[in-house]
Amino acid sequence: MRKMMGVKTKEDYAIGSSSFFPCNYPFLDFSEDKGSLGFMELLGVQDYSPLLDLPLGSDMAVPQTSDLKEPPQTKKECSEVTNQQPATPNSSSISSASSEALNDEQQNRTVDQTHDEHRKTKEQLKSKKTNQKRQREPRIAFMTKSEVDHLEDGYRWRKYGQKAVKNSPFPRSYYRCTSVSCNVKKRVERSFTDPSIVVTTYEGQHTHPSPVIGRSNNFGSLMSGSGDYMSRYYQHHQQQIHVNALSSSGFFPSKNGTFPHETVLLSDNGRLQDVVPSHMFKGD
DNA sequence: CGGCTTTGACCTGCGC
DNA sequence: GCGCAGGTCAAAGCCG
Repeated sequence: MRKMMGVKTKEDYAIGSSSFFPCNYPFLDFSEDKGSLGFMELLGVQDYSPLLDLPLGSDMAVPQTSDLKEPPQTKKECSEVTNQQPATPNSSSISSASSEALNDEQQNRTVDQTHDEHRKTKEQLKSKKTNQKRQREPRIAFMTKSEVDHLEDGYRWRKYGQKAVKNSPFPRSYYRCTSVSCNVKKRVERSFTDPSIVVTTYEGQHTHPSPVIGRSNNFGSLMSGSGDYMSRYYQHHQQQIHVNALSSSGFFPSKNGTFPHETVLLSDNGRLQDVVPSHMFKGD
């Protein structure tokens, strides 16, 4: 059944170096330019080009040809990015006090009441979220030329949703890290202008080591904090990355180690279509 | 049987 | 206020 619906099997998800195509895009190639800067810098944890201070909306599905267009809502989410404190997933966004009390009460209720309470609990949680202005985690997007949607990155993910994206025939999938205390999420979607490109957007920071990759290599050992998943990604796709636009925008330092091949790294709140070279979407 | 995916419903934010 | 789109929840079902 699932297979009929185009659902990928585990084999499909297997990382596949073989799944990657040769790069046909005129990206810049940093592979020869090995500097000391790592992914941490790329994360923009320090500072980065204002070009990338864009809300990462939904976006990449919307064809846009404007070059370096000034975004309308530049500053709204900017603070989230520049925040040096990478949003800690387990930050007390949801207090357990009231819900515990509710659970206590629920034990003495009828099914209907319980159902009602359940709804109330839900609402309480939502209202708390609302009160917190729904802070978003810093986000980082990878663009990878790949046939598989869900690229292996060393962590285990559970899919919790899928939505059709406006202006795109490809749905967007939502994944959450399966680790209990880890609130890292990621979204996976395909570029509708170039279906061979998968855009993976990470949100948050892993609070645990990768269950798949036990050891970190030289590069990975340099990584920590918000760059962790990137290092994992790198470890898995230890190939060449080609980056365009980003470097010219100042986001990517001009000297870097090698990157996962064919992966364009986008800063969290960067709007994809503004960052990704337009020729990329034209699929020529 | 546990873990995972699917999928419809629901909620929230935002623009008009 | 309304409608739309994105994001999340959770029940149901599938699979190893």
